[in-house]
Amino acid sequence: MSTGEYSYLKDLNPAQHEGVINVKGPTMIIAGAGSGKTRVLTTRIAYLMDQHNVDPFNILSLTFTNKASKEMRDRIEKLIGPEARNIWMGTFHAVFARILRTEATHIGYTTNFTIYDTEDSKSLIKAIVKGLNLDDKLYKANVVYNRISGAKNRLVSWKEYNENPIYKDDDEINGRPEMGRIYRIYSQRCFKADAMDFDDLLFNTNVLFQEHLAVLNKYQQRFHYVMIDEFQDTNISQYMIAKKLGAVRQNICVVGDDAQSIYAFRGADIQNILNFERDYPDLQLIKLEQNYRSTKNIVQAANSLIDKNTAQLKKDVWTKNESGEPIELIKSASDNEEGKLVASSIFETKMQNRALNAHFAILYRTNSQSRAIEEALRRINIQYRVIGGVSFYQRREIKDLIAYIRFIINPKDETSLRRIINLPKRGIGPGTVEKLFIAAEEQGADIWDILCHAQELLGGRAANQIEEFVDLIKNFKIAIKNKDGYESASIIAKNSGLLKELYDDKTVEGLNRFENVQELLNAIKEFVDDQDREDKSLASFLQDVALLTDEDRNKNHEDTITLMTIHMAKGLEFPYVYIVGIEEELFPSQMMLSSRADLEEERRLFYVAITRAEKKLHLSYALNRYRYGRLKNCEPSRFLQEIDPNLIHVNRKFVSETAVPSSNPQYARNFIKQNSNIAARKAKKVPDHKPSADFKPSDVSDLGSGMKVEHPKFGFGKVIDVEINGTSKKANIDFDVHGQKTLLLSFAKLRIIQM
DNA sequence: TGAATAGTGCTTTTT
DNA sequence: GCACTATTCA
Repeated sequence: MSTGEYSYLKDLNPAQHEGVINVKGPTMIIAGAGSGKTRVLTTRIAYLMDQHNVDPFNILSLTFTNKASKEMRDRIEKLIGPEARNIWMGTFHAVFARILRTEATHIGYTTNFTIYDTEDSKSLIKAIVKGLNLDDKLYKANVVYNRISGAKNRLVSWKEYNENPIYKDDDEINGRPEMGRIYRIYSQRCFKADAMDFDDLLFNTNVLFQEHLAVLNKYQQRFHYVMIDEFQDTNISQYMIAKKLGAVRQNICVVGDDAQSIYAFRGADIQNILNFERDYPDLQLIKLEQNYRSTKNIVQAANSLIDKNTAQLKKDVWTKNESGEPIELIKSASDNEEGKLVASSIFETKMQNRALNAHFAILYRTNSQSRAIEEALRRINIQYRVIGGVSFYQRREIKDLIAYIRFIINPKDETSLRRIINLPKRGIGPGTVEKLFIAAEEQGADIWDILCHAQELLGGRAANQIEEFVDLIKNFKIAIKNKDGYESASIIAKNSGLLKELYDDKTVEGLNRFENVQELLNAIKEFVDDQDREDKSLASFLQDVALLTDEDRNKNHEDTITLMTIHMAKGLEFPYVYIVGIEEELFPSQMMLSSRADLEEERRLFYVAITRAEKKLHLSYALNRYRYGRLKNCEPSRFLQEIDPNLIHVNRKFVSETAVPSSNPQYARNFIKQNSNIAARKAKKVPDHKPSADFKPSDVSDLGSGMKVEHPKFGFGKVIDVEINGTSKKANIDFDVHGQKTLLLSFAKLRIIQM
């Protein structure tokens, strides 16, 4: 499949060329933002196969996100054709989950082990904390989870954790002396449930390679070349795996940018870059410093900012691109006004440059910031989409059905059982469930065996309900054995009662949920119909689904602008970028102000945001913003002052005229209105209205704004507007005493007093 | 036991 | 401001 003249090498600059052709031995490529990193990696792999005749099965390429791995695979496929599909390419988690599947029995798991996502892990932790009678305010699932996760990412097992006084002391100082115990029980319960959480996938791979050298050797022989993308985001656990795999041939190539390390909170360790230099003193170090993405102004702005960080590798990012327009600063009085100003600036930019919506991105620090922006965009009719939030596979109804399937396949799976045993409601309360788990504990039996013998343990109606549940599950097991994945999943959805419950729920959300379940069933059908797939069982579907979080499901290619957090934007680029909410305590986040390391991570995050922009960058902050439902004063972020001021232009047109709060009547009016709303809500003790003697609900099908109405509980009020959403009709009514309410007209009893 | 309501706490980011 | 939890009531 030789291309003869290696045409794909021609357009590389010297540093990129080096990165591609130096395929032997340890290599570290430090790649500045927009320097063609992915291009080097994909070309390198193509080159390996094309010029060195390396079998794709011998190449391991590890990425951080599903999206990155998909993009890389597509690009390699474009270079060298369908052979690219045989490369071992994927996220750390996906690749090693796959390996663990085949090797699980070595470390005491079955090949059908369940993968717990964060939510599953946290609900197990909650159950444990409750079972130990500990204060769940102190041992919050989040805190405990992060602690355990942090330990696993540093390869500290629960045993070591409990033996090493460092951890115990630390936990005691923090007032959580039982942490080690929780870690132990959590690990044991996961093991007993034949389940691994995300961190276990890496931790257990380390255990596997550590304790079973024959297995390690097998994979060392398999992977002749190991490549790691976004190396700055790897944690110690991940690095150790890669190091072990590459130990024999040492053809290990890592690509990263220390300036874009933004996942330290998750255990990523920039230290790995230094470790790599220490572990491979004879490494080739290649720096990609030419930026092809952005204008000079943007590159310089980013450089001037990141320069303020002390912990960084020396690097000089430059570009041949034109200077471009200055960076534009937008100030607003409030978050709502910020939305308006950003929206109208986008409108104007679109007009001036004949740009598409798809050329724009609005980036923010936290998801909650999207709301004000969305409202403003909707008002001037700009199509947008919000990336992030709850992904499809995290939705309640989806997880419910998946929990059924999981438990049918893995009857040890405690967390899934807890989720479904009383879903839909079948009269098995938490008391009964606890009894069963205690019985399992006492008898040392599996929970499934306990369920099967519920009569002997409980008697009475609870036992009958459980028996019914057990029969249900048994029938599902038979279905799975005899029918294909799609058919059995449909049977489960139907006979469990999940579908019926959603079908009976006629609200908009209920309808949505029903459709989501149908969509899941469709996905299973697609999976089953896939010609290329060998294993079409539901078990195999579950394995795929567990690590699917990315929205590969973005099928609509409509022309929309994109709203997302900066974290989600990493690796992407847009001609026009708006970074909003650049205020102290929001960006940098107030939680990151306590240490230099944290603050520097925030600065890197800002660096990532700036370097997403190709043509023009807009920065925005507001002087007041709703936080926790209250209006709060904000100060512009310190990061704004850290950018070279010569590059920034404050556009007079878009500087809010109301930027000085006290001097502006409109602002004051808004402020008072907003605060009085809060006050109204605070003053809870408003007595309920006594309906007029002749109160009789009117026909509200013609209800419209401006009408005066009476509500039996809320009293008199005026209709602000009526909103029709599918089949449901909602009215916004401002009541004299009770303030503003949104009522569903199908339920609300309203008497129309005045049209 | 279940549904409705009041109360609380939280928002950083994701495989 | 919202989502989740605890409490109350039926």
